[in-house]
Formats: sequence, C-alpha cells, structure tokens
Amino acid sequence: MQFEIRKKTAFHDNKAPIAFSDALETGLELAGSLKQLKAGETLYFEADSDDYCYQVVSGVVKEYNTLEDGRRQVADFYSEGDMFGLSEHCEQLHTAEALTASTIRCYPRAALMQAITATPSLSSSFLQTLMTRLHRTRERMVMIGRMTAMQRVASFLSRLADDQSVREDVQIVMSRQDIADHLGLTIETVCRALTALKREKIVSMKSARVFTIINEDALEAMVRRPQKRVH
Amino acid sequence: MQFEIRKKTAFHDNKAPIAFSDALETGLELAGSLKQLKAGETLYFEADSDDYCYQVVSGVVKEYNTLEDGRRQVADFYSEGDMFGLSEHCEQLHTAEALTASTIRCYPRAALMQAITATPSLSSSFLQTLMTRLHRTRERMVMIGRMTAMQRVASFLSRLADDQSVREDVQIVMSRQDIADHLGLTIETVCRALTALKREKIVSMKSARVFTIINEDALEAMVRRPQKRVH
DNA sequence: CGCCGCCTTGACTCCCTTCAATGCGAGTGG
DNA sequence: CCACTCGCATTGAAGGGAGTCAAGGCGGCG
Repeated sequence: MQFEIRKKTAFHDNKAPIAFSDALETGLELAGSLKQLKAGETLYFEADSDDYCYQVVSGVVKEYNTLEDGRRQVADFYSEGDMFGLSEHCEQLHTAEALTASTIRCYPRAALMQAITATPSLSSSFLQTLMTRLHRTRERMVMIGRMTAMQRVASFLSRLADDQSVREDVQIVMSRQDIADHLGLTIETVCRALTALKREKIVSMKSARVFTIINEDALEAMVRRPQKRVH
Repeated sequence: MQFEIRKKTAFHDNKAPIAFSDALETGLELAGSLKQLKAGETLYFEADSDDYCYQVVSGVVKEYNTLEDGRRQVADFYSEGDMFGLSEHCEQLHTAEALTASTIRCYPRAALMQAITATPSLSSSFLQTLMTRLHRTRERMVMIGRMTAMQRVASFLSRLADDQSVREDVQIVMSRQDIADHLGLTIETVCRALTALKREKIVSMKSARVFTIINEDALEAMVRRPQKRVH
C-alpha cells in the first residue's frame, strides 16, 4: 500500500497538455512500447536515453543529474502526459527514476523525431511543449539563483498545490532528499523551512508527506519577499 | 572605440550552429527586418517579446529576468547566429539588451512558427536548437544550485575561452555585474574569485575585460573539485 | 519488539553577502 | 596637460544564511 496521488492534473504543462499525446496516438501508429516501473525503479542511466524518448502514462517520475562527488540536481518531476528524456548527449550522469509505481511509454527517438518534423500539427505542439519547458526551467534557475531557502520551499509547496488543484491534503510524492535536490538545498534546510512554515501557522501537516495550506496569502508573501530566518 | 570580440564562433551552439539561419534565409522569404542596437540599448521588455523572435546577426546580446526587488538573473548571452526570445507568456519581467553594438533580425513570431512547423528540415533543426538550449540551461541550473562561487567563475571563464577558441587574450564582453547575475552571485564575489585565480597564477589579466589562461589543468581542477576559499 | 529508512532538530562552521571605502581608466572641460 | 568626474572594478570588515556533523524521533514492517 502506498500514497495515491491525484492524477487529474499533470504536474506541469497545465496549459499545453495532453493534446500532444493524443495526436501521437491517433495521428500515426508510432505508439511506443509500454513499461511498468515500481516505485524507486530506474528507467535509464545517461547514455541509455540517447535512443528513446519517454512519456508518463501514469505515476510520477523524477529526472536528475549527478555530479562526480555524488551531489544531485533533480531536473524535474513528470507526471501523467508529460514527455521527458528529450535532452541529448549529456556530459553529466543523467538518470530517470520512478517515484511511484508508474507506466511509461517508450518511443524510439529517431522515428519519433522524424514523425514530428514531418507532421505540422505534431511539430507545432512539440515545439510548444519544448518552449514551455525551457521557460519553466529558466524560472527555476532564477529561483535557485536568487531566492532564499524559505522562498524556494514556499514556492515549491505552492506549485504542488496548484498542480493538484487543492489546498487541503496536498500530497508530496517525493522524499525530502528529492525536494532538496530539486531546489538546490540540503535536506536539513528543507526540513527547517517546513518547520518554520508550520510554526507560523501558514501550513499544517497531517504527515510528512501530506500538507494543508492554512494561510495562502502568507505563503505567497513568503515567495515574494526575501523572508529570512529558516532556523 | 570599443572592445572588439571575435565573431568567428558563436557563444553557444557550437554543434548545432547556423544551419538553421541558412535554411531560414534560403528556404523561404521570411527574412525579418533588421534592427541596429548600440551597446547598452534595450531590445525589448517583457510582453513586447510575445510577438517576435530574434536572431543575432552581429554583436552580443544578454537576456535577463528581473525580480520585484531588483535582483536580476541573466538567462543567457547570445552571439552571432543564436536565436532568442523564444519563451513566452512570462510572469516575470523579461528583457533583452545589447552588450556591444549589434544587429538583430526580427521575425514575426506567428509567421515564423508556421513556417517552421510546415517545413520538416526547419522543424528538425529548430527542435534540435531548442533541445540543446534546454540541456544547456539545465547544466547551468546544476552549476548554480550545486557549485561554489569559485567553481562557477572558473567554469564561466573556461566556457568563454572555449567559445572563442582561444587561451590567450580571451575577451570578456560583459560587465562584472552581468557575470554575477548570470552565475547567481554578487559582483564582489566574482571579483574575489577572479583575484584568487590571478593570485594562484591560474589566469592572468591584461585588463579587467581580457584574460589569459596560464594553467588550464588547474582551472579544470577548480571546476571539478568543490574548491573553497574565495577570500 | 526491534530494526530500518526517512524525517526532524540542535550546535557549530563557513562561504557568501552586505555595507563601505578605495582604485582605476576614459572622457571632458578648463 | 592636468584636474575633475563618472562608471566600473577591486578590496576590506563584519554578519548571517545555509551547510555540515551528529543525535534523536517516528512510522512501517518483519
């Protein structure tokens, strides 16, 4: 038994959603093979990804890079409908791993690319997806580069709630370590920020993986203002 | 009179270069209007960019975001051949500004997109460009999130040299503030890191904007190892 | 119960920021 | 030609936010 997450909405791409996958499936018979993953299972390591692109059918997947010394940076979390494994010839160790039991569709890269470039409608939505992704990655770069730990954690919670379209019992499918690696922080700092938010009665937590936003304005204020004092 | 930069190679996209622009120019008559900018001039502010995409014909341009409190994050520097202004509906203040006197080609966004999606070869190279860009942005996210000030500055210098394909008299067209905003540091920390590199005889500087790599191995080592002690 | 993984908390250190002053080169005008 | 100014770069001192190291706490499962 494990936490079940709401699958109604994708983690990202609220605006440019699953139209792409629909087009892919209906427009041509490229439908890649399906792959089942248990929670914690690895989908690919670095070079493996060169030959395939992936799409989440169900579940949540994290994609991350590892530096020589073992530090990790989680590039992104993907859920239902999201395509991933798009970047290529990586110099760094690059991995994708299931957070929950997941089903993944695997497309042969070369064939997929050919299909996309040959089909204007596909090409258009794929371009859109990539541009949105690029834009979002940049926003997160700003976040990591210019925001305090408190701001990063607050905006992370805020985004989780938005993605799940709930304010109560928002599910946190990833571990503290994953969050830390996503935000460019340490696990301890993430904990302390969460504790501070609880102390200030801005959020409450039913368990370590489920929270409720009590004071949304205050949470937004946290994101805006360079609030200090995580300890 | 002002510093002249080597224009032989683009700042980025060494691998997926100007083929795109060639295709654009020859393949169809979409050639957008040209715009001349003096050093320091602004090409666009946020929403302005929604209707156009741009390409550097000559010169160097920086693209950056500004937070409410005035802190900035330089998304990227672009030079000859690079396309930019691709991300859309930004929530943040988003600006592009010329670093040197520059010539920019402006494409109407909608028409450009249509042309791209309708032309497989264009579509292919544009996709390639976007994926490369995405990949690079992620690498920089890792850098900002997990590297020390010293590592960031060292890898920045290293990249400058690579892009210009020189080891001596490498030109730094951007100000210290731009570098700091690009690396997620303060201007003072950048200076101190540079001073440390000079002190250790790893680089030497003819002037504040021109440097030479004396000990390349040591510079690479700086990038690899979480070297401390910027002071 | 007792182990195990994950999470939380505490104390201390240190890198980077902040605040502030000085240096330096180019352009200007007396 | 030199004094002055203005923007950018450099250096110094002090303080703080996040990292590091280490010790529990908590929940699930055999």
